[in-house]
Amino acid sequence: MNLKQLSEQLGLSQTTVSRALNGYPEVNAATRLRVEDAAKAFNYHPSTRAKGLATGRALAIGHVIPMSTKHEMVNPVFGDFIAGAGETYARNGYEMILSIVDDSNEDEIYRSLKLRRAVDGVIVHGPRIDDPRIALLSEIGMPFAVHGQVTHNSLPYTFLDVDNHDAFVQATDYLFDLGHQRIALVNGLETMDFAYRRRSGYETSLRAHGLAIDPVLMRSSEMTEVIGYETARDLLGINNAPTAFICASLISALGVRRAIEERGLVMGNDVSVVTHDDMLSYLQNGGETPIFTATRSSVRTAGRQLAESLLHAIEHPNNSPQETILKCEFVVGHSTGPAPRKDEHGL
Amino acid sequence: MNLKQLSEQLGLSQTTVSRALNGYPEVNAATRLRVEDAAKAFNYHPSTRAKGLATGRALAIGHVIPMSTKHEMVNPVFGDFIAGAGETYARNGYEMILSIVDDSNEDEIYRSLKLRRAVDGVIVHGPRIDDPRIALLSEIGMPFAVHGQVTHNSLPYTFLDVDNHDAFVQATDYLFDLGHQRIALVNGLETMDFAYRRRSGYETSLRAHGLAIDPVLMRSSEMTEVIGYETARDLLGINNAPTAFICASLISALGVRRAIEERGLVMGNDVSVVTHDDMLSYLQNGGETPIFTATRSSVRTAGRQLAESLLHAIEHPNNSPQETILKCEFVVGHSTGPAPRKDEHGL
DNA sequence: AATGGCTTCCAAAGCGCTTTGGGTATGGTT
DNA sequence: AACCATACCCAAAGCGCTTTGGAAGCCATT
Repeated sequence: MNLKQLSEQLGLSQTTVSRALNGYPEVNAATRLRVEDAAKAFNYHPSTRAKGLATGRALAIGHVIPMSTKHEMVNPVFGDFIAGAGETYARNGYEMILSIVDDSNEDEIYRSLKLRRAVDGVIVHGPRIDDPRIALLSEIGMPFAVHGQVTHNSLPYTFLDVDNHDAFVQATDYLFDLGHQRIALVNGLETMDFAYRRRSGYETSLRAHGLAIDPVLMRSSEMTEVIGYETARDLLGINNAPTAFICASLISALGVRRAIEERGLVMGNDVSVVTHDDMLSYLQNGGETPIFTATRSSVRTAGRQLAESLLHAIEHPNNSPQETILKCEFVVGHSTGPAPRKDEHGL
Repeated sequence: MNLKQLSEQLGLSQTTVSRALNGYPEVNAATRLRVEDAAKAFNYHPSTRAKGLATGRALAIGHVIPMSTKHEMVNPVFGDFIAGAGETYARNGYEMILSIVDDSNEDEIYRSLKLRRAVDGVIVHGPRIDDPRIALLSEIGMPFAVHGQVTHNSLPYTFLDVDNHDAFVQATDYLFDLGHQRIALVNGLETMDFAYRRRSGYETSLRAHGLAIDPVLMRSSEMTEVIGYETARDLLGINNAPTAFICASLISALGVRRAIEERGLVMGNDVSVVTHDDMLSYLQNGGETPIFTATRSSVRTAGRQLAESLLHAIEHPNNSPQETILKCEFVVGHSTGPAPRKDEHGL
């Protein structure tokens, strides 16, 4: 059933039916009702494509997922983020279109999305330091919103980020207050903006407390269980080993825990661990009482909100960009405790 | 730049340009080359919407992700599957559109996708036993492909599944051969088809070896770390506790390991664990040598292949459905060993 | 009775593409 | 010289919708 058929059924013009269905004022209330009923009865759904062609709007948002062929890593955060964003789109009649793209020709994808008029805007995932995408998108005039921020960038843009710096200051402070002096950082790849900010928070705290910034204790890599394990295993083996770890992800933290236990140590007792927790639905940080002491922020909520910001930006192109920064919640679990006293013996 | 402008630039008709670009034979080789060069030079990208309108094909595949509002769980497997499917779509000029949908009105979404002509076909995720979706999709004439299978279903359909039954027979056999007699099953929700099949494999093996099927040892729930932990913790506390666990997911297995270690036991020694491993990119089963003994099959590859089957089905609507069953690889890791001898003492 | 302003509706153009149904050279046959 | 394929190209219709620019009817004012 298309518009023409529906309007013939009703004995009205396509114009009137279209207007009735889209809430335009120049149609009698009674007529509108009649049209709406008929649309429902005949199960009429307008063709998105035709609508898009006619209006010039795609009613779709693009999510471009960069995936280096080197790492072949899908960000585990991605599923939950998408779920959140999807809720917003569903509520607003938008579609979500996904492009998995080799990060070598990301440019091409954005340009193509623009030129084919396939989407009304895009969400930028996984921003890196000095990310060229924001300049690109500004230049080609594609509305966008960034999940995260971009350090070294002067252009204004819409984004939503968690306060990574603050979260890691807090995490480090907390460990310091427990007496830890050797605190390791198991960070994500520091080409990623979020990881950069987290390290900066970590360093800020160390400096504020007069602790040395020891490059040996700072690791930056993919956030996988295995790498978390290997890093912790190595670090626990060195002289003057750390008594505490700060992890960028719950997944890394699981690996760190494995290394701790493998060594016969007790987490929260011999070695403390704080992690960031994205509150992924399939990887919760324990039940009522958390396992890991953590800085946490729901990535799902982030998806929902950032999608809203983007839709807003599309509707009101002249407004200045929305910038949202979410504070993390700090929760105390079983993974942290006072620094062991062996340091005192060492004196 | 649109077709009209491009054709004016070239001094050709839209027809010829369109044909040249789409590989129709009735255009001179030299002309075609000229057109292709110009298209590149002017960065011409045809509008997907217009193309879709004109051809009646959407050049898009829908993925509808059911998400019960109860569980609010995003299947962790999803990201990698999508990544695989995305590669196929990119290669074939298709777009992927995602709908996150409350599973209460899934019907509506499929119908709507069909009526709005938004997609050429859909991938069905997370099939349940006796899943009504395959009847629905057959009825409304929407091409589809299922990631998994549907028990209790007589209609033919295209699918790709791992051989879940066989994998769990093999896992159980392996443990039996190591001398384990009390083998627990930490399964996914058994409303899901894959979980149902896995249990059936597990039971088949037990029966074949004359072991009792003890409902106490069979648990079915969400596949999260926490639930894995809780289940194992409980089971290790009972009389005549299991000496081995079979897990439906690496994530559950991580929880099981935590429970084992918390009890001061050693995995692979006191208690054995076999798990299914979807080979998720961010959750690898160890490095070169696996941590867990596992039945494994890449969900990413599954995504790539199933997408191909679907595209094939769309191109050749009259062919009979493709049915693909992938055998799992069985890898031996550190998590399994001979059953402890305390049972002998018990005699 | 003529005018003007509302309200309610419509015909037709247009969005950017594909495709049908020819048309015009060109060259080879009778 | 007339004819016919063949190769190459084109004008225009159509996909299903929105939207422009009226038109018709009705009432209240002059």
